[in-house]
Order: sequence, then C-alpha cells, then structure tokens
Amino acid sequence: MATDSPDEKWNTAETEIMQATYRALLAHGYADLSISRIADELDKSKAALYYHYDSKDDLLVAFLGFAVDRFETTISTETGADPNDDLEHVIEKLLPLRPDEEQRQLQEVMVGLRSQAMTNEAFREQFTRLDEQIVITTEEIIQRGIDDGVFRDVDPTRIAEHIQATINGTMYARATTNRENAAAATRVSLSSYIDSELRRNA
Amino acid sequence: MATDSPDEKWNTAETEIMQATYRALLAHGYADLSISRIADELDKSKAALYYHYDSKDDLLVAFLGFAVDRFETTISTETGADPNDDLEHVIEKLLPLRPDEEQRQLQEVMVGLRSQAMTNEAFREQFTRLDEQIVITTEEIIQRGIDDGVFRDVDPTRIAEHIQATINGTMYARATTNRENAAAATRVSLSSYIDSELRRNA
DNA sequence: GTCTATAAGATGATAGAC
DNA sequence: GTCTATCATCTTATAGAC
Repeated sequence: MATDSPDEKWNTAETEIMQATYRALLAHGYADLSISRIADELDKSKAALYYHYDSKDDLLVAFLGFAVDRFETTISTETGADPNDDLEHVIEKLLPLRPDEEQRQLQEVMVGLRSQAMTNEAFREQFTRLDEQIVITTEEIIQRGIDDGVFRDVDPTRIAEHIQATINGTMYARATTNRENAAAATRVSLSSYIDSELRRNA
Repeated sequence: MATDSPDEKWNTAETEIMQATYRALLAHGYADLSISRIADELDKSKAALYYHYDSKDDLLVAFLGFAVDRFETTISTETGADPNDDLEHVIEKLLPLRPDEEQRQLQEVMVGLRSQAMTNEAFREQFTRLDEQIVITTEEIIQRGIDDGVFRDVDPTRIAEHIQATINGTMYARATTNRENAAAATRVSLSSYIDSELRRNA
C-alpha cells in the first residue's frame, strides 16, 4: 500500500475507496459486501479496485485498519485533570448514552467487521490489539486516580477488564437485539458500578 | 415445518439436517455456509434440503430456533435451594471458566449466528428473546435471594442486566480476540462483583 | 424423499485497450 | 488509472425421473 506523502497513511484514491467501502457496508452489511457493491459506491469499475488492491481480502484488511483508526481517534481523549471525568469520558465515547446516527453507524460497522475475526486471523489480531489498548487506557486512568487518592486501592487491571467486557457486551446487544432500553440501563448501571468500586465515599 | 409427533419440535429428518448444518457451520463458519456444504455434511443432495425447506433463509431461521433451544437447554437449571449457588450455576453455564470443546463450539456458532441479527429481523427477534429470558432467569434468582434475606435489597433488574452485559461481552471477546486470559479474569471478576453487590457480609 | 441435471445469476479476478 | 469484456466458479433454486 504505497502512500503519496510519508505523513499520511492513506492517499486520496485509497481514502475514497475506504469511504466507498464504508458506505457499501452500511448499505448492505458485511455478509453482502462485494467488490461490485464497493465499485458501485465508488462510481468506478471493479477493475479500478483491483488496480489498488490485489484481492478482496487485501482490501478488507486495509479497510479494517482504516476503521480501527477511526474508532481509536473517536475514543482518544486528552488526559484531563480529574480521573473521574476521564473515565466517564472514555465510557461515553465507547458507549454513548444516546448515540447519534454517525456513532450508531460506526459501531454497527465495527460489530460487523468483528464478526469476521472469528475466522480471519488478521482481523482477530486487530481486535485483540484494539481491546488491549482500550483496557490499557482505562487502567492508566484508574491507576492515576489511585495515586491521586481519588480512587480506592483496587486492582486497576481487574476493574478495567470488567468495564471493557460490560461495554463490549452492551455495544454488541445494541447491534444485535431490540433491547435499546436495556442497553441504556446498563450504561447507567456501569457508572454506578464505578461509583461503588472506585470512589472513596462509596 | 410439520412434525412427526406433537411433542417433538423436530422430526428425525429435520434433526439430521440441523445437525448437518451445525457441522457445516463449525467447519466453514457462517460466511461460507452454503446449501451445498450442508448437503455434503448431510451426505444427501441439495435438492433433498429443498424438499424440507423452501429456501436457504427458511432453513437458517429453523436452525436458529434449533440452536437457541440447545443453548437454552444448556442454561436451564433446576432451581436449587441456595440463590448463591443458582446464580453461580447460571453464570458457569453461560460462561464456563474453562470451556470444553463442545461448549466452545456452541458459543462460536451462537456468535456467528448472532452477527446475522444485525441485518436479519427474524434473527434479531430471536436474540432479543434469548437475552430477555436470560435476564429474567437471573432476576428471579436475585429476587429470591433478597426475599430469603441472603442478598441485600438491590434492584434485581439492574444487577441482572449488568451481569448479562458482562457475560455477553466476555463471550464475544472469547470468540473474536486472542485474549483468553482476559476472558478468564473477567469471569472471576464477575463473581467478585456479585459478592460485593449482593452478599450481605460484603 | 431423494436423485441428476440444469437454469439463471452473482462472485472474485484477469486480459488487454485506451 | 480506469475501462469493457470475459472467465471460471460458485450460488440459490427448480424440473422431472425414480
């Protein structure tokens, strides 16, 4: 995957392909994603896609990188002063209380891609890395809270993993069931879990 | 879908088709599941499948019912005397600490099917129902524990939803990442969550 | 109930012109 | 870089024999 400028991960043509893939994915879902459909969204021929990527799999792996980048950008947060706020911020980014259309779509695409991680090792590694990064971010915030005396002296890893599993489960339920109310309730419940586990005045 | 006997949901022929579908799913994954592959596993022709089911979708919806049945049977538990044990039992059934091959396979198939719930409404309704049933089961155990004075006077729905989200998230992570250790840790952490939230001597 | 044969179309991928 | 045309293969599904 050649780049036009060393600073940019994606050149113009490839970015357009990634965006067309994103649209095709939203319109048809992962199961019905084909080179033809991506080409249609791109308004170019299929052969044009094969000029940029060797195979469908090649394109898809590139797209996964693109999507994970987007997702990570979405959750990256300036480390504020208050660990309480930072934790709430990360959770809100990953699992918005009331997701707007764009957030809903991105999450839907991520869940669709993720289902491929079951059988595709390249996908699996990306999601392993993504989950690990989220846990580490959460861990660091908790550790800082402990150091600052804001949080109780708990095991940051244990709490971070628990938070992450709950977030993933809720995101998953949102994408695959009609239990939106339950999802919102779990989101609130997660805050109260943090309250009772971490805050000193619990 | 006609039945041989009114008590049985599946007759012999259909059960064999469901089992062949299950094997095909394990061997190739949902993305590569075709009528041909199911027929191969069944050791019959494709036309034989179309005698029993009108379309691929028809067969798949039937299979989902079959798989959900299996899964529900797996988690159904005789209501024992101790709510603590019952809760632990349900969690262990849904999220075994160290899953054997059969449990791992069933969970993998469920996650594969579930990814279809994103775009298929019939699938979505089944998983909505399944999740709801699990929450209700958990709720009832918690309520009984409260009534018996074994658990603190918490909101059973809130705790049940939280447990379910955490279980789903961990199951999901197990199927789509290489973070098996994290999954095992979360499973343990879930028990300690229950401890601190529910048990009176917490 | 199950078979073979086949239809009708979509899919991933390539060749060769421009 | 992008196009049209094409290929081999696979897909779901059906017709008709047994």
